[in-house]
Amino acid sequence: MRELQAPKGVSEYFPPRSYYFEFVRQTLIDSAKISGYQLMELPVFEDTELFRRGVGESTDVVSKEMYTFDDRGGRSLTLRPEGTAGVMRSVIEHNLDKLALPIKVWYSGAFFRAERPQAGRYRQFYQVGIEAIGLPDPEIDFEVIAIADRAFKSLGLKSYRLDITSLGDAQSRASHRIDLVEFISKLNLDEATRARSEINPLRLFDDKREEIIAIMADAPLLLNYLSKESKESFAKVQELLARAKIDYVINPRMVRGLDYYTGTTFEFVSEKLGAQSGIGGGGRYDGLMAELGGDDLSGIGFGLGVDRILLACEAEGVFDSTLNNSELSLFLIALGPEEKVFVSVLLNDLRDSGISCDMAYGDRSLKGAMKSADRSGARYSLVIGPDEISSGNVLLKEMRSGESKEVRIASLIEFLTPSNS
RNA sequence: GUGGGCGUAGCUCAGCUGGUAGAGCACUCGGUUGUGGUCCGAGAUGUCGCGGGUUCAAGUCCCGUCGUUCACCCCA
Repeated sequence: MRELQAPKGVSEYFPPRSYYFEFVRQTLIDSAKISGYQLMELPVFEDTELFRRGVGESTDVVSKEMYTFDDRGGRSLTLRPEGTAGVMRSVIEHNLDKLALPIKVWYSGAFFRAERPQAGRYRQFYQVGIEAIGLPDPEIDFEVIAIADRAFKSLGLKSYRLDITSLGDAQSRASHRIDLVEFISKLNLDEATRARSEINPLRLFDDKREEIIAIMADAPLLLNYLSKESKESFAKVQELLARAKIDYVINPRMVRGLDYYTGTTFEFVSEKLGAQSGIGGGGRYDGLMAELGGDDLSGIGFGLGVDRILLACEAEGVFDSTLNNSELSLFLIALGPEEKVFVSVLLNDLRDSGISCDMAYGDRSLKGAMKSADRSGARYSLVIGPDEISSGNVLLKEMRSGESKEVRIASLIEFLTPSNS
C-alpha cells in the first residue's frame, strides 16, 4: 500500500478518461443551457439542518449517509448529499422567488454520501442538475424530463428506460398510506423488512426479492389514489411525452429516496449497468420551499449522475472513433538547443493568437519527438532546425495524411487560424 | 451496515499440488545523414497491497488489515 491514497470510494478522472468525463458533463450542461437554465454555483457544505428538513429525517441519506462535522465555531455542517435543498435555500435567501417565475437554474459539482462503495456508487460523485421553481405547469414537468432525455440522446445512448409515476399531492398520499400500512400489517415479514416498512412503507415496492415482489403484487397503488388535479396533470405530462415521441413506462411501484418528492416523479435507468443503474432521476417537490421557510411555491428538477452516465456511455461504446480527444492543432519539434529557444518563443506567439499548440520537451530523438507529435493528436506537426530558421520556411506536415506543404513561419498564424482552415 | 470474489511490472493478466517472479500492451533507444502511425531488434520496470503467523523455505497456506469488485441495502 502506498503511504498516501485517495479516501475510500471516491471517483477520480485523469487523462485520457477525463476527456470523456468532461465531454459527458458538458453535454448534460449544454442540454440545460439551450432550454434557458442559468448557472447556480453553490457551497459544497451547508448547515446540517438544511438537509434534515429538506431531504427528510427518515431517509437513509440523512439518517446514515451524511458527512457531518463541526467547524471551528461549533456549527454543524454537512457535505451536500444532493443538490435541490441547497438551491432552495439560496433562492429563498436571495429572494430570487420574488422575480419573474419560473426560476430556471442548473448546477454541476461533487456530492457526498457515506455509502458502501460499488461500481457506479461512490462516496464523492458528480451530478448535473436543474430546478424549475415557482409554477406547477405540467408543461414544465415535460420540459424537465425532455432536457434529460435530449442529453442522453445527444450522447448517443440508446439502452435506457424512462420510468414515470405520480406521487400525487399531500392528501392523495395520506389516504394511500393508511391503506398501505393496513395492507402491510397483515403481511408476514422478517424483522429488518418490517423495520424498513415502518420508516417508509413505500420502500417495500422496490424490494428486489421474489417473495416480497409476490406478496406486494396486490398492494394498493398510490396511482389509484390521485386527486382530480394530480390525475389531470399527470395525464398531460404523458400526452406531451407521447407527442414528443419520448418513450416512457408508467411504473406505479417506483420509489424515491428523498422525502420531498410529490406529483410527477421519474427515473432514467440504464440497461447496460449493474445494480447501480439509475443514471438520473427527479420529480416535483411541492412543499419543499415552504418547509425551508420560503413562499409556498412548487418546483421540479432532476439530478443526473455523471459518473454513471459515463459508465453507460462506455458500456454502449458510444465514444468509438467519433471523438478526437485532443484540442491541439499544431505540435512543434526543435532539433537542437538553439532551435528549442526559437520554438519556445514561436509557440508562445502562436498561443497568443489563440492557436492550440504544444512542443516536444526534453532531449528526445527526432523519431521519439515525432512519436510525441503523433500521440498528442495534433492535426499538424513541424520540425525546426537551422535551415528553417535561416530560410524562414517550414514544412507543415498534416499528420493524418502524412503530406507536407511549405509555409512561411511568418504566415503560420494566418494559416492555422480556425476560420482560415 | 451485511454477505461473496479479487489485490503480482504504468495497464491487462499468467504463475499447477509452497522452493526466493513472467507474458502481452505501453514506455525508452536503435534499424543511413532531419520526420510519427506498420514491422524488426535491444533495454528499463516490481519490498507479488500492508502487517503478523505456520514452515528449512510463502506470490503460493492461515489470521488480521486496507483497497477494490459483485449482490443485498441505498440511490445519481
